[in-house]
Amino acid sequence: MDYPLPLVTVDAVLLTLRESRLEIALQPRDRAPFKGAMALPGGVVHVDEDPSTEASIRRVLRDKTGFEPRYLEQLQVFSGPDRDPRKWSLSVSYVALVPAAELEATPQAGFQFVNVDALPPLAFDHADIVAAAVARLRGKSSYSTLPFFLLPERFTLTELQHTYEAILQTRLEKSNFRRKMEAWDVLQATEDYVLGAQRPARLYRLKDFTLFDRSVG
Amino acid sequence: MDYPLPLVTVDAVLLTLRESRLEIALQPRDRAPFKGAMALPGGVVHVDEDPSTEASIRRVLRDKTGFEPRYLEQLQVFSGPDRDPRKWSLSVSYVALVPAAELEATPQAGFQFVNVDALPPLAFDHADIVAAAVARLRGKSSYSTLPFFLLPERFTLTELQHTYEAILQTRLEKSNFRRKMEAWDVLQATEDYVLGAQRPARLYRLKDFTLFDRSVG
DNA sequence: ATAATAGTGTCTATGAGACAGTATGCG
DNA sequence: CGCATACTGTCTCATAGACACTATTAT
Repeated sequence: MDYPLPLVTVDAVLLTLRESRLEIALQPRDRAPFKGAMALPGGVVHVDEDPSTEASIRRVLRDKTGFEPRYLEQLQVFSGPDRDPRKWSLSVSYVALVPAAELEATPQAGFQFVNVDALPPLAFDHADIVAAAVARLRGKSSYSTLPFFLLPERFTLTELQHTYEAILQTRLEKSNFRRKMEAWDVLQATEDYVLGAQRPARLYRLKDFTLFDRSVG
Repeated sequence: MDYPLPLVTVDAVLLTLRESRLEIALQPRDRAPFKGAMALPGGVVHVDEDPSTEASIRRVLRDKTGFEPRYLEQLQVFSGPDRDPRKWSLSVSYVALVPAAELEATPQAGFQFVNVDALPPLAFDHADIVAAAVARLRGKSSYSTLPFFLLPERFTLTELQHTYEAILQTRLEKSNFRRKMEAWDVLQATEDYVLGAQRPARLYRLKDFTLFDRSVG
């Protein structure tokens, strides 16, 4: 009646946007299996200290990268006898979104960011996890405020539009985009402007700091 | 470096629609903890025979209820030190949809179906799991063919509309509903009709047998 | 003034909701 | 025939896309 227990790990697809390209954090593995191959940041659940698997992935990200993602969502469980050659294993995967500016201000011990469209071979089934995470982000972005979490806290409407365009891989029309944001009622105007080469652009922030999901409302 | 492993279980929220009410399958627990309390059908992952947690939940449903759900979707992981009083545990939860007619043709050993709006106290954190499953079903139904899987393989358009109405908890307008299904292009007309009290209604089936998800297309 | 980017106004096509109408069976 | 249910046609309004326009800065 007692069965051997699976190995339980957590893995994060840590996404950011740099120069209009989606990139993920990868780390070379320093031990077998898949020693030397690139892998997602992840680790084993510590049952003596983690109150949940979400706490586990937050601990792993904190220890390995030094910060807390502003957006973190459970993605999906990947499991089976063969994904880890040592034993039957189960990975609870997460999607984390981080503004590029925040990443560059943080020491990244051994991490590197790679374009999701040009991934090297990955350890375990991490390529499947990345594919699922990117599909989730792209699928949800057209009707939610997910892309906001790839921007700094304050941003211009043009920056926001470029972020949506990069994720959705399409061109959007400026005035229609602004009208849509107006209808969603998710923007909070600040009193500050970005002084640039031309007319200054107003800075906005996400109202209420919450995720707006049009499929629910 | 080695940590004790969590207990890994799978649980299913098996949903059906009877008399326009959403109901779930519950089973009284025959052992501690929560002996006597109602609980979701579930069990422990068998690493020696299950190729994945999805296979685990299919095995559990087959053994405990005798059939295979036409629709099965991974819901979410629930985890923590306190949800099972014995030890740190992790449950991979699933949503399963089954037509009521199919259920009634199957011997249900010890199961009973309960209206989701009038649940008894449930074991573990199963009330949370049910709430998440119902929210997922309701959220996805307005833009997908999920409700089709609560109907028999062949159905009339009126039956389909009533199913959507029951899940979405709203009244829909007949001709608009039909126009929407026409636009989705998910219906395959059969040559058969239901002879009833009045004008016979044509029977349809779901085209291609696949899930149509408007948020992706 | 000119270039460049920020921001607005408006026409039109498409799709959703409301509602009235027609079709076909039963008694 | 009349009634009940299946099914269709059409009007209107809200929303999304295309596109032209104005506003404000730097040089």
